[in-house]
Amino acid sequence: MPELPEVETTRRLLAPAVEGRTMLEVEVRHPRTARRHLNPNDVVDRLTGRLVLRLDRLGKFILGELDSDLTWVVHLGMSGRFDIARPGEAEEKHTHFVARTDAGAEVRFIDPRTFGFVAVFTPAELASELRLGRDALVDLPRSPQLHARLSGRKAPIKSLLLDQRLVAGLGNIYADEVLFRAGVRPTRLGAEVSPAEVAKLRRAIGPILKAGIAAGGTSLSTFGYRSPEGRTGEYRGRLHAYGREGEPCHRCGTPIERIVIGGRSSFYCPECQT
DNA sequence: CCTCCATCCTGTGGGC
DNA sequence: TGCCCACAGGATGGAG
Repeated sequence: MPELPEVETTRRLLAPAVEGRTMLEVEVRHPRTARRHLNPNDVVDRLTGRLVLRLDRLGKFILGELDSDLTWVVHLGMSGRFDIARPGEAEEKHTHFVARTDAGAEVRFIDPRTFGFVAVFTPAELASELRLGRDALVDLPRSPQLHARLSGRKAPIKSLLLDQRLVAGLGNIYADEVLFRAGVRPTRLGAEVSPAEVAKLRRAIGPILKAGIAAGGTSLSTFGYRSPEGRTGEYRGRLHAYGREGEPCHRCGTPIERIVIGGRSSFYCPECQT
């Protein structure tokens, strides 16, 4: 569910509740939420009593720098979100992780599908567990470098954009939007994308992600993404490709088509994207 | 290393 | 109204 803009929206709203705060009474309520650890108790043991110095983001991962050598790591998966509440306030279903801070707030992680996780990693674990390319928003490689990484690749460009080792942060919605803006068809093989097209793709990424963040992310339904304030994102109304099968292309009027690539729905304009 | 595919879950919405 | 099915914003590990 959440891609870079939703994760960044979450990070920005969560930061004031945790930065400079000490984590007390940490609870992991669902074993799957701590599954990145051999021993799920590691999350509680390593986080309890720790001060969160800073909340960062790399791709779709939220990274909390602690006052130990460890890093608090959260991935929202498909359905994860945070809620900042007061102790005793009614709890949402599927609350799988709770940490009370020294400010008296309760940071709650809610994740119905349990594809998300919470971890606390050593530097070595961080390096081995998170195999990520550079961040799509703040650290995007130059296009010659991207072109070099695509050369020889036989996979469709859509799948490559989703590969977090190439560039970290794009997901199914924003990858389709980037391809639309660049005029590149999602089925094109990586090796067949010209340097000029790679440059167009690269130039599309920043503005789209920034617009997504400015809109507070994309919520596909009222049950989709919600920020820590409980708000849905407004970017859905600005989508040009994703979810618009049969609707007229905003640029040329041709109906948007839907195909499946690598098991993921992909939407594109058969006229504008070649 | 690369590519493809199944898998982990719960909830929703559409069709009948 | 209920039932069944397809589908959903992701990442990973194994097979070939």
